[in-house]
Amino acid sequence: MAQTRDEETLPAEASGFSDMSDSELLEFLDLEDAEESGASLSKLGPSKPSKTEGKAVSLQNHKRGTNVSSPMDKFHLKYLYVTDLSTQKWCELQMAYGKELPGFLTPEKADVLDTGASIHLARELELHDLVTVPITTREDAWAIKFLNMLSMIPTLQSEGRIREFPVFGEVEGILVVGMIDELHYTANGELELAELKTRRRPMLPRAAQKKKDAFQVSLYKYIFDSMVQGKVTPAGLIHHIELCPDKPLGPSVLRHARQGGVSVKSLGDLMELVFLSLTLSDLPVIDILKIEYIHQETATVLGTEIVSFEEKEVRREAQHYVAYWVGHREPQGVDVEEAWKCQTCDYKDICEWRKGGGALSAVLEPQAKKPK
DNA sequence: ATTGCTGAAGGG
Repeated sequence: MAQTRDEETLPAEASGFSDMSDSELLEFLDLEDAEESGASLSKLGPSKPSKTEGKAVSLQNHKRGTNVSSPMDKFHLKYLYVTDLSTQKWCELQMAYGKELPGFLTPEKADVLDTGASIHLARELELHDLVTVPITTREDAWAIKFLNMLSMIPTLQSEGRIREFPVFGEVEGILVVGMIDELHYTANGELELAELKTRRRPMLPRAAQKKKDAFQVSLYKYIFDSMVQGKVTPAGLIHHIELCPDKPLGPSVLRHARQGGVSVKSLGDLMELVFLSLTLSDLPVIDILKIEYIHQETATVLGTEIVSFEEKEVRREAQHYVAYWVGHREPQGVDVEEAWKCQTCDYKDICEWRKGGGALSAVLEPQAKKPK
């Protein structure tokens, strides 16, 4: 509805997300120690509105119909979500169908997802309130993200725990954007990422699910670490997202910045502040990756996984997945031994992988049976 | 599940 109030705390139901088409959530933390940051605004981001767009299409149209453009182009994507890559690990084709035909989920699945989302929201609200800020531009949306980060970083350092921390950075040449469930310091002073996974049934996930989840949190660490190490620069971001750093921010965004003790006039200012905050706040890289599986209905802890971060392996995998996105290879379905995933897949009836041989044909020829 | 030329994640 028309929200002319300065702040509006959302109700705790997940349905509060329903009318957010032109608004953005601001995580509203205590604002005590945010004053110091308004000092050094001298260096602005490079004001180069890059004019390089859409010219990869004309290259190979006569080839063979396929590969006219990469999936990045085809879906008009400037960046990927972390969960795009992790669901791609579950099944690349299913993920691709999901992009192409959104809203294919069965009501049962939707209900499970919805329940999970509600549980996550409830936990988020334990740590901070939500504030609705009306926005009109993509620049505004990113500004809210940055303002959230500016308030969360000091909170992590002083109180030791934050939830829903935004991350973004380059992964194998593509910008990848995500949201870390929770970051906190342990009793030993280590920075731990805690990812919560809720489950419909009170059972531990199978190995395939664990691997997908481990990849997800590994990507978070990879990106977060690169942020605190200064590898994610304002100029680089602007290049990827094609934002205008000098375009004036919306009045409601500016008002909230001021209320948070942040004095900026443009997105470029804000990005510089975030960059400084990330690199000069003594944030460590993430020491521990933890995944906790709980039962939706009873909140019983089903299991806890500690993921060991293998950078080489993560990058190798990411490279493989990105190769699909940039059009270097066709999408693949699951391997034969994982064809069980197809049983619950919303796209099993239209899946070309199954029709054309992929896993199915292999499953249907049980000839190499070993009688031992 | 919906919204979107992009809240990202939600679970199997």
